[in-house]
Amino acid sequence: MNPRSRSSSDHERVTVDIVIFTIRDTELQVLLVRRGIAPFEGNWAIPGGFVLPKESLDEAARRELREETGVEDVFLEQLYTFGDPERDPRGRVITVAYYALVSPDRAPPLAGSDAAEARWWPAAHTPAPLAFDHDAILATALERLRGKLTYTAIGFELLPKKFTLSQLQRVHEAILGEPLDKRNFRKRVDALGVVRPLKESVNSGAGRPAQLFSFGGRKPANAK
Amino acid sequence: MNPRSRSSSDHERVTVDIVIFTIRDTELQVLLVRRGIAPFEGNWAIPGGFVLPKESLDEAARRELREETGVEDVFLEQLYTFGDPERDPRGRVITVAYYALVSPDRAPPLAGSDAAEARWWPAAHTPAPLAFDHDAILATALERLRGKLTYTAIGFELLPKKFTLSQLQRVHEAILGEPLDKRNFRKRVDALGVVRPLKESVNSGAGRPAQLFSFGGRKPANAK
DNA sequence: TAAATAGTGTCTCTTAGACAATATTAT
DNA sequence: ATAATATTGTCTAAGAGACACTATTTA
Repeated sequence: MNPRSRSSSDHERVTVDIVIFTIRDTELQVLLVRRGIAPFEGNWAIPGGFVLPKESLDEAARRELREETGVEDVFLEQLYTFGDPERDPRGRVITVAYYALVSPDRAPPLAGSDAAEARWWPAAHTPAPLAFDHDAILATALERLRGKLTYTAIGFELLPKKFTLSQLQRVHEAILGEPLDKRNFRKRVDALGVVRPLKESVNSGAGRPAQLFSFGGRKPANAK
Repeated sequence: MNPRSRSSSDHERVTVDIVIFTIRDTELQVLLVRRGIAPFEGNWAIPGGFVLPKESLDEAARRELREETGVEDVFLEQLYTFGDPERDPRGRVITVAYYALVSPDRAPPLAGSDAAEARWWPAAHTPAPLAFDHDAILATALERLRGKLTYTAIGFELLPKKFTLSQLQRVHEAILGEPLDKRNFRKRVDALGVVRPLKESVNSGAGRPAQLFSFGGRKPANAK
């Protein structure tokens, strides 16, 4: 018997769930929506929805992201697929989880095109328990994001196009949850060669004005 | 409208596909099955099958692995989920890809409990093109496996319980496709602290007998 | 004793981390 | 002047990589 010809029940559903991160108040936050209906009525959940028949998983994730926040063209990456048969009490629902990074100047203060209540929560202090297995999904997303920080400078995905190195450092500190040494941080960012100094600077209140940078490396990162 | 209540068509199917690696003839090989029916009749494919209603994705992957090779309790990890709507001409099939590492003493020489023809192929030289998007899945698996080698010593998952450091090095060389320095390799494996010397040694033909090792670190790897 | 395989140490260069003083602005 | 923020370099320790000889066995 060919493995592809084995049959299965017809009751699977596939969703995408998007862990949408932003930085607000120098803190890493996630967008959650409050469920208005059972199961888990009243609990907060990671936004998501069903994959439509003619769209790829990436397209479904981008569509959901747009519907929830209105943003496009942001960092979005597949995370992991969760398929425990008990994860949704209504039936078999397999969800492909994604995570997205949205800069605060593009993230709506209170998001959600759906009528459902939606708001940003500190990623480290979400209203427990979240619906379904969403606590596990969030934990996985945080782990991945922190992992990426150690060998990339992905933080600028959470900043406006022009940013200062102090802002970038604050983003990294917010995600890692620990202070970083300023000189070492700048050395590392410089070594990665992924940000480019602009000919502008800004001063925000008191203090010496800061050099502005933008994404875009000097050299093709690690070209051999 | 609550995101979870959005509806979708009923024609999704979810499969798991398992990229099963082994080492044969000091070469990294993958198990492929030849398709006996359309689509892609005659092409080789990564083994897989539908997820059953009451099993988790991991369980489905373990079951498929057992059915194809008879082995249990081997390294198995979720890889990525592929869901392009055109990937299967028969309809919407979303596949959660896994990869497994099977030691050659446990891997059947010619595997496949299904009647389908099955055999091992050199991972670097599979009969192109594979069915569906399986070339992309295999490429993703290879990338992940190589990535892991640079910061773990996962190679022993591809060896019998007792092995020599030379064997382990040959495994790493087979996966990376390049020779490694013997002294540096042993230094690194030692530093990882994940293998333990046994009180036995073996001699294989001519040459000095080799110390046997087994998996199991001296110290809890990187305990803080 | 020749051929085959196993085992071992040093030096260098790069990278990561600890660490403090000066520069520029607003008030 | 003081407060606030930005910017910059050195030293040390650890890790990565280049590199060659000795040890033990079989035939």
